[in-house]
Amino acid sequence: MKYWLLKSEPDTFGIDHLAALPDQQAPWDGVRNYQARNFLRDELKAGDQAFFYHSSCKVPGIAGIVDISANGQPEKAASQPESPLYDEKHSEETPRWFEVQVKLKTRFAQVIPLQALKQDSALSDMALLNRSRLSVQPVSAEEWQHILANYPH
DNA sequence: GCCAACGTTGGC
DNA sequence: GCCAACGTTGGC
Repeated sequence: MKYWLLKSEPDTFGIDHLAALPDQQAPWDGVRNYQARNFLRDELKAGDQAFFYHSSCKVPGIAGIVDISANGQPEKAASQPESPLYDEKHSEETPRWFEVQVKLKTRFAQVIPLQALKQDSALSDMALLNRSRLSVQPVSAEEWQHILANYPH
């Protein structure tokens, strides 16, 4: 089982939105970057876990943990003309975009701020701190455990 | 295949 | 709101 980090803008879809859903589960869709798409399509697997990261907001940082509850599938919204995610070059038969299902595991009482992670030499190789604009990215087991063990949440 | 123009991400 | 980083598009 692997660990990941998923970015979302809390004004659009934050951890509180996920928590408010009846089954606290949702498709992780709208990813329109090919490297991130490849992770969704090929690498994220049911049983994996991911940090839910809040970007483009007052305090960017890790807001909680989700379980990946289904492997990558063709993105449904991209097939629906009425959806803002609609892409005419995408179809279920020849998919361009993919989604996984995520289910809320833990909503942190306090966000672990990006600002703190940036100052941690143990995390200097983290993709979050070195790969700008990648909205789906791997987290090593060491990084995952280090963050949970060393930052109040 | 190169590269300039352009658009998006995301921290500050 | 600004701007750095960087991915995408399209002319040539």
